[in-house]
Amino acid sequence: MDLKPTESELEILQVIWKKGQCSVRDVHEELAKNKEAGYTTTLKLMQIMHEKGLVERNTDAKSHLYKALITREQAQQGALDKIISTVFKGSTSDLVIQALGQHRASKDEIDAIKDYLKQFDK
Amino acid sequence: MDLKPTESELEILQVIWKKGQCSVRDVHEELAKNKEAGYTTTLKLMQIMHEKGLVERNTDAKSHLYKALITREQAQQGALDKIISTVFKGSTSDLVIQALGQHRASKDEIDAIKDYLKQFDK
DNA sequence: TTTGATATACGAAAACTATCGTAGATATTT
DNA sequence: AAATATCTACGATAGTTTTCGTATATCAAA
Repeated sequence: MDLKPTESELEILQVIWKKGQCSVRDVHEELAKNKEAGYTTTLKLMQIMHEKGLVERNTDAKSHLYKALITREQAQQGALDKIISTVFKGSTSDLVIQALGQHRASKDEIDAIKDYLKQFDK
Repeated sequence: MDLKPTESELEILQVIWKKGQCSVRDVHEELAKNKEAGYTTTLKLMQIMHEKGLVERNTDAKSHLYKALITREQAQQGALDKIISTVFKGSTSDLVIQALGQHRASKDEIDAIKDYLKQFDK
């Protein structure tokens, strides 16, 4: 399995991850909120995603229902691996520091990260 | 300016960032260490990057010298912004925790991050 | 049952990216 | 100066991704 969704495929996966199970129309209407695109474009993309094994679908009803076969965590990991090697010289800490520096994490987020780091103390 | 390098463009930028200023041959030889590709392919890509404004070049000598017009930090930020919005639901801390969890940061890296976080204590 | 709305299937065009070959200019070596 | 090496320019091709139009099936309402 390829496991490397394209940009548009990720937009679609976003919606499926959020809603759990979606018809093409569900996805299309969600995307239409932010973007201009034809219905058949979304349909075609989802059909291709099915061919690639990124999603499965139930074709019992007229309107097919799609589920993700790749988890958000898998996609996150893939995206991280890629940018760490292409722009962060392989350094995870560079990525973390850059992320924290620019994105103005909230106090709660900082605390969550501190808690997480405690597990490395022994 | 578009400011969103493609995959191949990033590979080239890596080399330029590292060396500071490069001829096409410099870049090509560096890339050839890890990858099979023709010289004119690299040349063409760098010409396109120049058209796009990703690099500037000095054409005084026969062999042109290229410099990056986008910093590594800008590229890092762009890459982070993209994946935070497409796969991390906008949550920086999710990204940080996922990055630390899987990428087995070294003790030094962990310490660097802890130091960094101290600045948020007041 | 006819009409209209909504589905899927699918081919093909459009857009973007990457790869390469060839031509011609410029420098270097013999 | 002639031969050789190296450079840029650039068109053409190939590959991938995205977009869309049209044909056809299915369902619901008039």
